[in-house]
Amino acid sequence: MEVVSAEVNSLLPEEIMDTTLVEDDSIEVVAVTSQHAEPIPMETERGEIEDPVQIQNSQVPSSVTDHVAMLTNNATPLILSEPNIKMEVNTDIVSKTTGKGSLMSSTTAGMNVTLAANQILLKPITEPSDQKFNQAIKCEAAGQQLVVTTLGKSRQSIVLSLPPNQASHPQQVLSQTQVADLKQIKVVTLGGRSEIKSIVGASNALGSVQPAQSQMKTVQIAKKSTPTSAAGPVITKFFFTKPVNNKNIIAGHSTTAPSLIAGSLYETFSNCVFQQTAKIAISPLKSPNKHLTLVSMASQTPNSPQKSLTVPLTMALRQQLLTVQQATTTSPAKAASNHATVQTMKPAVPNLAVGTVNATQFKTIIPLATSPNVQQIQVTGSKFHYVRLVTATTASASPHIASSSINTQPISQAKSVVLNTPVRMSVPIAPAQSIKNVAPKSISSIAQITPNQPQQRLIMPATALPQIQPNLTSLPPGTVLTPAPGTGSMGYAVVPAQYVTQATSNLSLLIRYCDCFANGEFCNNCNCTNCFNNLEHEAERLKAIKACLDRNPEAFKPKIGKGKEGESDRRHSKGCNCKRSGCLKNYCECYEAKIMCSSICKCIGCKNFEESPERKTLMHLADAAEVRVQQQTAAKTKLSSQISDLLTRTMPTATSGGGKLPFTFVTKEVTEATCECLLAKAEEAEKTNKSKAVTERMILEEFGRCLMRIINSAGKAKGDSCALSC
DNA sequence: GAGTTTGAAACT
DNA sequence: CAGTTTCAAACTC
Repeated sequence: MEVVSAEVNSLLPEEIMDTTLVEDDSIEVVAVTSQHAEPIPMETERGEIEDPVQIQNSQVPSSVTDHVAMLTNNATPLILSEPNIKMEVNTDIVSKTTGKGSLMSSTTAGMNVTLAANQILLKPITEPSDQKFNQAIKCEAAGQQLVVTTLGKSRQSIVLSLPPNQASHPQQVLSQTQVADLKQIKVVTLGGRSEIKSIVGASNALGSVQPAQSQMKTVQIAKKSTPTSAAGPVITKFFFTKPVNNKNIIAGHSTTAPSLIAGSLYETFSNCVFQQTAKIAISPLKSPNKHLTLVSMASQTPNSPQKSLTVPLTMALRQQLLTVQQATTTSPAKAASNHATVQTMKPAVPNLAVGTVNATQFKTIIPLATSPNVQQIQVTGSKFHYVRLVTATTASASPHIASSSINTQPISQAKSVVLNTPVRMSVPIAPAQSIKNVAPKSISSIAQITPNQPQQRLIMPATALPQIQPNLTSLPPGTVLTPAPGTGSMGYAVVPAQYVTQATSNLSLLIRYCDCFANGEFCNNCNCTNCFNNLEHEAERLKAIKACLDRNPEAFKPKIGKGKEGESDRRHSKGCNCKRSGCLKNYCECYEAKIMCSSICKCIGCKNFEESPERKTLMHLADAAEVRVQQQTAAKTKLSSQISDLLTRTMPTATSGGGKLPFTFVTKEVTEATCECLLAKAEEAEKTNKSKAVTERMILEEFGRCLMRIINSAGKAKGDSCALSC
């Protein structure tokens, strides 16, 4: 399987990536049995296993209240209370078992929760397990563990739901999951938000979930096609990445564990699914009509009977499930955005033309191995290969699925990356059959197939990423790390939900207030610190742009656009929200743009309207000021021109004279004229028979007068020059 | 130029 | 949708 980077994920087609996710705050109670002797209930057995009464009649340890989720490892299944009852979440509770007991037994006793028969409540611990995992839930039973960890600040519980049919028949689960190489399950949330509230596995959900109006961001279900061996302990982790928009979470898990898993928790979770390495992505939804559909896609392998496959985690769909609705009820263009597809890499598979899918994006569908529920889609111009997963129910109703052929060719494996630690990277694919038609009736109230509903599809990048780092925070989404056989090391699975996600979010935080970025420009000579808005960080920049557009499709459009009919030609696209400035200061974007506030503005005390006297006064003042500025500018320009002209004409040597300006007037002509004056005065003295002393005095007095005239002329010229220059 | 005010955007 | 936080620009002194 090809490795795909988070950056590449961000480039997924808009029709795929642009999803509307809704979050559901309701957290339901969970209860899970750990040991089951009966095989996994299959669709054909539904009638036998769907008996909520059995759940209610399960043995309940006295130490556990009715509101405690249990996961036991003994023959007694769990205990649960009335299903579908909300619980109060105590996020500080550490849910940790102390041995072979229940997954969440005594530690959950203090919780004021009511448990459903098919759910597991995952509570974050108070203390971070390490710096990377701020929250963690550890549940150990019979040498197996379930660890739920969040990397962010989320401290809310996660609910894993088991299909009631399975919860009610733990025995069946047990018998089918007898090989217990898998020792640990970890759920790690990478997102930093607290919206991660529940995780719902939906093994049967597919066939029973109501198609939703929204899409699922990512759903990744992978299966290791090769049979598991008697390797050492295997740890599986779930990684939940939180999207920027807080609207969904994505969960995934993978494991190299053997097909069969013995034990309590794991069995309960994955009675079928964990036989295959799988990844899932789950998103909570708020809207009741939006559901999550979990789909598994897989290639059948000799040692992985299809019947063992239910949806990943066989966790029942207890909360609203996110589904992808086909475009039958929407326009084709819009329908494309509603598609959720499982992404895999299987280029060699023949292609099928896609009918109703947006032709500009989804060009072909490639039937995937072993299951008609899985189709691979090639998107023109996209680096990705997408796999559309559909339930058998919906698939049969869809011309897309009907056209797909059953191909037993296994899906190509993800690249394996061997780390320093004996952890490998893989993205196995689980058989698609595991997900079909297993929905228990008990969850039908939440997830019911609605006739005539569009086909549900899921889109997910199922590829791993190239860089695998021990630091989980730096693990790129999509990475699946599985421990090497016999090593006992933990494996990790990071759901590639990136388009959504935290890295983008962080980047967005860096540049969201940057005007350059807001204008769609690269930063240049601005004062940004740690600037990512440049070519060196183009990938991050694109992700941030994508994230911004996800939040607000109008983010990069001009704020000042054309108004409606009858309104001003220009108006603010969103309207201002001023409260104190009266919209008469540049704080107001409308005023700053020199436009009046419009009906869409939500400003308080607005004075920026046509008849506003304040605005008129301000406009007049502004106009007057502007006129003054213009006049001053014009005057300066004129004076400068005059000075230049004057100096050129009257002071040819001014450039060399500088401060000695008067002396510059002692030109040859002036000197000759002065001498003539002096000679004339001498001749006058001779004619009048003046004495020599008197003659000298008369000549000196004349020279003095000549000098005074020169000085006066020079001083006058200098004064004019200064006046001009100023 | 420092400090304050203001409102957009993001976030909860 | 409302309240809060963060930020940068506008503004004041």
